[in-house]
Amino acid sequence: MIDLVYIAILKANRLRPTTVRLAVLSVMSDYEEGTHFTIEKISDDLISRGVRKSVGSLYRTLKEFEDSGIVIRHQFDSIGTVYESNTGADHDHTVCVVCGKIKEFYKTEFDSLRKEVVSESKGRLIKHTQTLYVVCEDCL
Amino acid sequence: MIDLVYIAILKANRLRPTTVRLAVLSVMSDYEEGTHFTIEKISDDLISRGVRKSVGSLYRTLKEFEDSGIVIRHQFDSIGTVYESNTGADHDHTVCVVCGKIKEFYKTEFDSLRKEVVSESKGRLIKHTQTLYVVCEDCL
DNA sequence: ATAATAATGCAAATCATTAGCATTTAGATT
DNA sequence: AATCTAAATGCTAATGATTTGCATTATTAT
Repeated sequence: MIDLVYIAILKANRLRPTTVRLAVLSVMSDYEEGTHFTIEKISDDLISRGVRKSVGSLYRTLKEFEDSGIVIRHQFDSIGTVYESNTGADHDHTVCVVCGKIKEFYKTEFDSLRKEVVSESKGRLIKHTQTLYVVCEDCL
Repeated sequence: MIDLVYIAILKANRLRPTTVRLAVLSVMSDYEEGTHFTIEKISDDLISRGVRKSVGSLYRTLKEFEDSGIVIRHQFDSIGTVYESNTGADHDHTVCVVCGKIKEFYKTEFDSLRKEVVSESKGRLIKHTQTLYVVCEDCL
């Protein structure tokens, strides 16, 4: 079965390989890297594959995936909650305020600046979010 | 009347000086600069002054204030929606994941980096958010 | 003072998300 | 393989935050 990879991912996170979890991983794997998706989209994509899962289970599953680090959850202004699979690569986002397109960017200099800020306040950095709301090239 | 200042602020934003708006401006003016407050706090503070306003009106008022640039609204993970009065000074936030304390910081270098990112993608920057989730000095 | 327009309070509606619980399923145990 | 236990699921109801409709009241312009 092709599911072996998904089963391994779940096992590695102490999650039983159930139909809901496998189904979610499967639709997620069809998304291009860097895709940001909603729970509604997952549900729709499952339905278009002939599989219907309760929203409750999808919420629970995505929360487990978030806790396990399989996905990352974001809250963007005027867009709401979206998820992306966690590649482990640190990055921030630009969101076009016109078309809503979400892109990722990374600049190492941001990290050093953030570390400065945190060390100046004598705290410990746990995580960060940075989002640039833009009008993208296409919408200009 | 001391309200003259508030009336002026409202007029400048084409908002009628009504009791709800004046009351909200008044409680806000008691907060220290940099204070982040919820609508519930505004409501409570009004009540402790002997004034009760409907939540509906408070939501409407804060939205108007946000649209007018009188306040800025933020959504922080695990804290939710908070407002602060808009001093016009650009800044980002640290949020302590333990005690929830919100602080502000500013480093001009972030701006140049953000401008680079946006110009590289040929877009136009509208606004940005950056939040560092930390364990603050006191909670360490 | 009065008419026209906007603001308010209240309650009901909405929206996203969570929780309770009976039923089903996965994994471990005989 | 049959059975047992704990976890997962689907369903529906509950929640919490925010918004809306509408009748009433307050502001501003005439």
